[in-house]
Amino acid sequence: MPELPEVETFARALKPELVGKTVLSADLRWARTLAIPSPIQFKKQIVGQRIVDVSRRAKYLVIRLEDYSFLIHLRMSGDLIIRQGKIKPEKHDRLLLHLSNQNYLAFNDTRKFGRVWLTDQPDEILGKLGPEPLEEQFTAKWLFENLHTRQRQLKPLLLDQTFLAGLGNIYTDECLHMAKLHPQRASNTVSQKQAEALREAIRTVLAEGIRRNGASIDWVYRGGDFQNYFRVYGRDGEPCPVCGRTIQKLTVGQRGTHICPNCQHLR
DNA sequence: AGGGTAACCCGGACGC
DNA sequence: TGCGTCCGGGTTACCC
Repeated sequence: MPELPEVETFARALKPELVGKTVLSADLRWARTLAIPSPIQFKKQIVGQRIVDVSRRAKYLVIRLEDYSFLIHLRMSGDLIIRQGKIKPEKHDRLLLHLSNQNYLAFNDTRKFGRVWLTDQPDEILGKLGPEPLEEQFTAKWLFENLHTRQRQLKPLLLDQTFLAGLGNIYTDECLHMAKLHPQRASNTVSQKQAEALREAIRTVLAEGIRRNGASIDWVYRGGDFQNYFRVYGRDGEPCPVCGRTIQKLTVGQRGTHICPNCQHLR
């Protein structure tokens, strides 16, 4: 479930814990399900490397080492935890990095969907991504023009990380509701004004998510409280916070989708 | 090109 | 209580 705001929260919290520390050892579990060609080579490369920076690109956590970039994608159930003292693997731990300050970073992932990469060519992975919605290049003009270069349903297009990077199922529903656009609206029929509203909604919702340290759903991500401020996601059967009509749940592109049928009508 | 489907995985919810 | 079934989350592969 980590989307852009949750990964941003991880990056901000982990940066002071990791920067300047050296990786002393690496313990891999279920390595087959990571994106690592060879555990032996991975260890050889990462051990001895000093952590230079921690940042986020889309939903990837980017840990920059002296000679490599270590990328982590948490997918749905991934979690990153700093633990202290001797390494004690817990259930669902998949990767443990022992650090030079005696702490260790644990990548815990119940559903084993998460992936990590260790590469000196991070652009091979990150280069395919669309723009960052919170950066300046994501303008209403860019959005309007690019919505019109294709004809796709809005929601699947917004979820396409090569189009725009960072939105997942939850934030997309929130954004479309705020912009009063139906998730199945054809992208090339969106007006200039609507593109402006959508751009504002995306930035507003993501910024609010970050301000609240992300949304904690189920047991998979803890720390944020944005889930208490959802407008439509998970609220089917409840009244729309804008107009009071009952929120409906439908399926769009095989994804559970929440809309207000009054605020977001098709056509 | 865009859409639909399946696969990956497993804890929790739900039905009986 | 126990067991079986379904769901969901992000992404990719594959097919029509």
